[in-house]
Amino acid sequence: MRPVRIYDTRTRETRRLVPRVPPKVGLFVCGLTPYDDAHLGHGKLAVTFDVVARTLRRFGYRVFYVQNVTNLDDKVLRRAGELGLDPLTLSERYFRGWTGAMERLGVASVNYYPFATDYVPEILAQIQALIDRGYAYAAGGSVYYSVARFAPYGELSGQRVEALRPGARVAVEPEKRAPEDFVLWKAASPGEPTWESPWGPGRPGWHIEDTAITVRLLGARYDLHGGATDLKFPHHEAEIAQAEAATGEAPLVNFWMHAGLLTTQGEKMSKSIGNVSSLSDAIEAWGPEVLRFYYLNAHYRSPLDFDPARSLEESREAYATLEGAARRLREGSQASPPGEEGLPPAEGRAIEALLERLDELMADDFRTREAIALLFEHGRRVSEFLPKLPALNAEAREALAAPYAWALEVLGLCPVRPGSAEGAGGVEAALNARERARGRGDYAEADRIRSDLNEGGIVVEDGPGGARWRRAGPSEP
RNA sequence: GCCGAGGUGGCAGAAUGGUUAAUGCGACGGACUGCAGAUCCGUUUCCUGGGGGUUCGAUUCCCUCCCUCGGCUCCA
Repeated sequence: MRPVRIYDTRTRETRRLVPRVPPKVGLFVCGLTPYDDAHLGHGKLAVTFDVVARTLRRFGYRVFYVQNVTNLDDKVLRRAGELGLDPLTLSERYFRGWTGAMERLGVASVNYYPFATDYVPEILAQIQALIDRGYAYAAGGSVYYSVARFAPYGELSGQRVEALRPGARVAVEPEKRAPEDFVLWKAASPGEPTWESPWGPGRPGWHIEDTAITVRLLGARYDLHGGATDLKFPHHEAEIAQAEAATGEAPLVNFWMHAGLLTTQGEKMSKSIGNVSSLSDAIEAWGPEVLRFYYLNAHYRSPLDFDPARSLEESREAYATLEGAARRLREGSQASPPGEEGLPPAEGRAIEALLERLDELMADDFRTREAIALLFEHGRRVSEFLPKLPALNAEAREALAAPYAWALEVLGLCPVRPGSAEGAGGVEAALNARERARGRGDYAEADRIRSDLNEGGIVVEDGPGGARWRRAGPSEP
C-alpha cells in the first residue's frame, strides 16, 4: 500500500490515511436522492469519488465503496404527488436513471447502493439507542435529537449553535425542544409510506439513514466519508452526533472529504434554483471523457463554475489534444510491426519518473489537475517519437503508452477504442477517390468527398503520410 | 449576523517562503497543406482582490478590509 495523504475537513489538516483494518478502506458517499434526473453537479461528485476509489485501489487498498440512496424523503414525496406516482416507484425509476448515467460516465467503482427503506430495522434500533442514552426524545409521534446533549456538536463545521439563525431556510417545528434539534423519526402523514415504530407509525428522518447504514455496513468507525460541501452542515454534523452518541465510539470517520460545488453563473447548480444541466444530456452531447476531463481539470475541493457556453467546449478541445496523442501512438503502433530500436535511455528514465510523479500527485490529496498537466507534456514527447515509431521496438512503444494506461486506470481518460472496421472499406474507397481527384487538380470533387465523409461522422486529416481518417467524437461538428 | 470555501493572465485552472508563477483553451506568427483540419515550433515580456505586518526575500505566513459562493437543521 502506497501511503496516501488526504485533507480532512474536521481536523482541517492533510494527513496520512491509516486504514482501521488494512488493507481495507471503508468509503461512504452520501447525497443521492432520486427524485429527478441527475445534473452536472452530481456528476462532479460521482467522478471525484470514483477517482478516489480508483486511486486507492491502484495503490493496493481494498476499498469498499458505499453510496446510499435516499429513496424516501420530503422531495421524493412531493415529486411523487405531483406526478401521481407511488413514491418508492418514483425513486426506483430515477435511481435506474442514475446508475445508467454512472455507467456511461465510467463510474463503476461503487460496490453497493443501499436503499434507506431497506434499513428501517437498523434505523429504529439506532433511534432507540439514542433515546436510551438520553440523546433523543419523542414528541407528537416524532423523535428528535437533542443537540444540546452532544457536546462536540459543531466541531466539523465550526458552527456554534448559539450563532445559528433558526428558520433561515426551513420552518422550525413547534414540537422541538430547541430549534437546533433535528428529526430522527417523522410521524406519519396521510398517504405516505409508513412503518410501525415504538413511537407510532412514521418514516425515517433524513440524517439517520446514513448512520444506520454505515454502522451496519462499515462499522461504528470507518475511514472515509465523502460528500459535497453543502452537506457539511447540518447533515454531516448530524451524522457525527447520531453515530457517536448511539455507539459510544468516536470518531465516526477518520477523514471527512468535501468536494467543491459546481456552480453556474456564480450560483450553485441545484434543482431548487432551477439552473441545472442534465448529466445524461451532457454525456450524450460531449461524451463521458470530456465531462470527466472537465471535472478532473480542477482540484476536487475547489469550486468549479460551469459556463454552458464554453466550459465543455474548452474541455473538448483540450481533451482532444490529450487523447489525440494517445490515439496516434496506438494507431501508429498498430500500423507497423515493432522494429529493433529501444528508446534513448534518458527518455526511458524520464517516463519512469513521470509515472512515479503521477502516483505521487494522486497520493497527495488527489492532485488531478497537475497529473493532467504532466500528461499533456508527455503528449509532446509522443509527438516527437511518432515519426520514428516504425523503428521502435515493442518495449519502447509500451513505455510511450504507459502514461495513457495510467490515465485510463486512474482518471478514466484516454480509453482504447477498438477501431471499428465496420464501413472502413467504404471510407478507404472514398479517400482513394479523393486522392485521385486531388491528383488531377479537381479540388471541387475532392472537397465534396471530404464533406460527405464529414457528414457521415468521419474526420479526414491530411498528413505527411497521406490522408488519415477517424470517427468523430460525440460532439465534434 | 455567525460558520465554511474562494478571489491568480483574454478565459479555465495549478503550484510555491527564493532563478523565467505550471498546464490547457483562445489569439497571433511560422512549418506542413491546393485549401481546411490535425500536428509541430514560436509569441502572448510588467497575471496572485485592497491595505498593513513578519522576513534578506511574500502570491505563499500573520492581521485587517473588500468582493463572490455555500451553509445556518428538507439541497451532491
